[in-house]
Amino acid sequence: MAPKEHTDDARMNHLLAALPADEFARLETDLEPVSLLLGEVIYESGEQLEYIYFPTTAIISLLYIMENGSTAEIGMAGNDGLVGIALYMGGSTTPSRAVVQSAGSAFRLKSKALQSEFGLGGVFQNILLRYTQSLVTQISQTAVCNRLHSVEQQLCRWLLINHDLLQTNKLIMTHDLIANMLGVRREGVSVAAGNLQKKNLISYVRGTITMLDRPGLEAVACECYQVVKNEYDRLLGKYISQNRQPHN
Amino acid sequence: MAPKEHTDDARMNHLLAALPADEFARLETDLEPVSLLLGEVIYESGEQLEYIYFPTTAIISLLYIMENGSTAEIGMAGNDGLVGIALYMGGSTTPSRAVVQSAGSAFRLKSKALQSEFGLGGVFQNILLRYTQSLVTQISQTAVCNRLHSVEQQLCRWLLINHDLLQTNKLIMTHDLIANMLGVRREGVSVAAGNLQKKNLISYVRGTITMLDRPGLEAVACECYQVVKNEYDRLLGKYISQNRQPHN
DNA sequence: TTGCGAATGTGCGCGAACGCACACAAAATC
DNA sequence: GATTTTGTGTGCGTTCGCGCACATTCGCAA
Repeated sequence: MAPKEHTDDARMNHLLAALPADEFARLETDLEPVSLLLGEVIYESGEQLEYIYFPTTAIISLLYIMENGSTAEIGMAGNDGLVGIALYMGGSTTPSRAVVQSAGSAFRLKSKALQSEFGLGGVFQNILLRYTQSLVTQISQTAVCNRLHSVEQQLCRWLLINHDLLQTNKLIMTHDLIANMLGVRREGVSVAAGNLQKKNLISYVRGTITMLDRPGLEAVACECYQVVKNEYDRLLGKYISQNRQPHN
Repeated sequence: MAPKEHTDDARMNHLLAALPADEFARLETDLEPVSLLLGEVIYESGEQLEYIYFPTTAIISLLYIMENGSTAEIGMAGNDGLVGIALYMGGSTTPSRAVVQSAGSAFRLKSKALQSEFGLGGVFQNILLRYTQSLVTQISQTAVCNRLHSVEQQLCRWLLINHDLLQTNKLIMTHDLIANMLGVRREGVSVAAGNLQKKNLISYVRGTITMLDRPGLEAVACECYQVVKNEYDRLLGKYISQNRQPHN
């Protein structure tokens, strides 16, 4: 097994870090570190899942793809969560696609090992279910946000979520990709991003966005960002001692 | 206890009906029949839940209420589902409000009885988790639909879902209430409904909508309706023998 | 019967986002 | 260094839904 480097520590994932020693020990040998590349498709819509993923430095996006090819993101998971709820919820798959949105590392666990530990009904089960509920909140809020808020507000929210999950404030992402995530036009993102840049909240050049003023972004964003964050903390805060630190 | 009339049969709820005899027997004495009135608030956002609800003839809507008072529905449950996932997912509450959208009956179960049966890890747990996953799909599809589809398409989808859950094709509902559900203007609903009436798909007078042409409605609706229905069937079909019959 | 309120129809003007068509510039490639 | 590709800016006209302001019309209740 690879030496336990910084990026190889499964406990960089908050959910795994929250497990009591005995439960973590049972899983540890089955946790397989993987490197995820930008754009890599982890799960295809409707495809039988084999592994559940616990990201450490990677960010994974949950996308819906419509019949006409348009896409929209329903949720995102980084080291605060996991990808593959269908494996313990019983469905084995979902109608959404999971795509790597920010390259990095994750640990994955075979379906069987997951289900056997889940079936024990310990802290692991509890955490997975609580995380699932927080994901429900995230998706719900996305639904409401899609209905009621402007592209600029949603872009802010999306940047803030990324900022929480990233180890840096530099985001490798083109306007076009963001547009696919938000389910809007590329031009719409360019205009919204331009506005944010004029306000000195972000700066960007050809595929790299730098977040400059977090409080400023929060002020422009809609309430949706905070609701989801608060609900995550309410549901999982008691397990997760290490507060998510802002970074510059 | 009240005599076991037609409307008093807990097994009119598909999830309860799917339980094996022994599991149902354990729950039966704790299942309390309740009558739900139109507009009644079952759960308030953030409020500690006491009961989980299994509707039989009632329909319950899950609503988000924004700071500025605007509302949007994220999901709906009738005799195909339940309301109160937070009770077994671990959160005890959710940021959404649950409102009775169509008056009728339901059975409710105390939090404790629910959790103790859920903890046994039998079919009950399996069904509840599978239903939760189908709800995730419903909410996800709502998110995407809000982003990408027209009010008229969404109205069709909403009417179809109601038609599936209702015992009749008459829907007691004003345009204004539907607007609150869809998160759009009342006038927008009036115009969309007017179009559907012109096409002889529905007819309506002051608070009552009659669905006339189901295939016609399905043709106007977006793909979202079918995706959710198919996913529900995939997740729970093997438990639910009694196919949901269309009615006239 | 006669109100009166609730439900619906209709018609503005407005703004946001769309689809399309480019211009331009900065990388990447040869 | 020249060419191509990729990312971003910008300017149309169009559509959709919003917010507002009414005009109706239906049904209930005084």
